[in-house]
Amino acid sequence: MVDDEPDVLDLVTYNLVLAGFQTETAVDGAEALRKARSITPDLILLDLMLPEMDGLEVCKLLRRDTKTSSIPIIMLTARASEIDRIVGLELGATDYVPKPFSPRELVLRVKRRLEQNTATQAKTCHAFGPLQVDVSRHLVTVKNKRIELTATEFKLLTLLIQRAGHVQSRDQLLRDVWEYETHIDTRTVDTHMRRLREKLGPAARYLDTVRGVGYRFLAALN
Amino acid sequence: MVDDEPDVLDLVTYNLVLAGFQTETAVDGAEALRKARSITPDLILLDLMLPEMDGLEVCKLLRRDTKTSSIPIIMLTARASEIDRIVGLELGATDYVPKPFSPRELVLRVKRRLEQNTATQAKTCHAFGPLQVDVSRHLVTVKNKRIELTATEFKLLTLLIQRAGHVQSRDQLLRDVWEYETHIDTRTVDTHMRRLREKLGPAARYLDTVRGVGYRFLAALN
DNA sequence: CCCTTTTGTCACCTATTTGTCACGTCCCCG
DNA sequence: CGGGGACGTGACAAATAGGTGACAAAAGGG
Repeated sequence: MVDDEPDVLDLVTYNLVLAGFQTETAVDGAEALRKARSITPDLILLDLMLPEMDGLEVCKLLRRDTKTSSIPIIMLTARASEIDRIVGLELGATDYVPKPFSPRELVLRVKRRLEQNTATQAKTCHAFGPLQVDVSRHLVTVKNKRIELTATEFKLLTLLIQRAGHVQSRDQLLRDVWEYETHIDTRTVDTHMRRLREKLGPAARYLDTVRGVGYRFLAALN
Repeated sequence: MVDDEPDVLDLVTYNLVLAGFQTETAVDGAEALRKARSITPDLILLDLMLPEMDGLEVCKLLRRDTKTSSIPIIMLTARASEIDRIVGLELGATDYVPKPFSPRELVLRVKRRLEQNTATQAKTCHAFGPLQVDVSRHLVTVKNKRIELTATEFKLLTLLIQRAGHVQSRDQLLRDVWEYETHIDTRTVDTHMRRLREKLGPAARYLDTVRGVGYRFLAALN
């Protein structure tokens, strides 16, 4: 978050932190550039009006450096006419928010932008022999035949795949798949593993039981 | 490519053609305007210094005509100070390249601009079997019969189509279709899906429910 | 200002999903 | 070789998600 007015800075960071985001601040362009290079944030909130070096200039410089060039930038600006100017210049800002903005709206925009980013960036397609898993399409095939999985089964499978090779204890799986519904019996995991195995058929060999510890996904079969 | 110096014209067109671009030329503003209207190119390279009518004037006129107003324009200019002038006048040039420029750099800019364009403009006309959707005309037909959709329904449909195949959670849909009105019940999405399905009739089979996750548009039916 | 259309919510219902339990089986260990 | 714990399995009841009809609030349009 880059702004020269402490009030705005406080308001925004307060709301961002409340929403669960880690936040760093800068009060002028030079500081912004320095920090951006050193910590490479996931997103930059940039006020257009800054002392000495204005937001557009900062934006341009951020885009020039390969280290910071792909970081999404959300511009904050006071007047609609300025937005037109930014848009016309296409300096690489990803989004623009006119002042005054509601903190809630800003947080939502930040959230959306970050999700879009991870959604497009993250690898969503996995293939292991006859087994193919496309996370964002929510699609699983074995030998090119579509397999219908329920939401929980799908989540369980993708989580194991994401941590392929690493054994996951039942408690870990409950935490990560079921999300803090810790009152659930650990044997529930077993049942879901069974259902997964049934549905996956021949591809079930990738699901490995480690007795006394938990389960894991075997990316490479021996 | 608009320039009054044959040497520059040749150099640039040679390099553009080499890079695989179709190229037309004009030596003055009047010719540029005429050709632009008749062939509506994907991009215009415009020299600032032209006989009689200068580049800025051409730029302004291109922007005034709806037929040419959305064509990206890259301005070529001799002096840095002139760039400031262009920026200051906000004439709608999309980019500016100072002379002298390396042909390679110019080609790269052209390439980048065209890519950005196709990326952002995207396809506005979609057809899936009996279902046809024209986003920019706000028109939906099933079996060549026009279907009347409300604004929200249309937005929902086009969003799903744009991300065809990828499952969208109710929250995502609320964010992207309803835009920041998070106080809305997620079940609202279900209701709108129902209405969409009713109206689409036979084409409703493209709208797929993924239980426990959300909805998606099936581009390819099995 | 009134009428129509659109939009968000609610309650009900059903099919599916899901958590649990009891029992069987296998493996590890002494 | 036998016991005990860990895991697989079948069945089942409870919970849940999503479809559906109805309705009132909100938005538009004349």
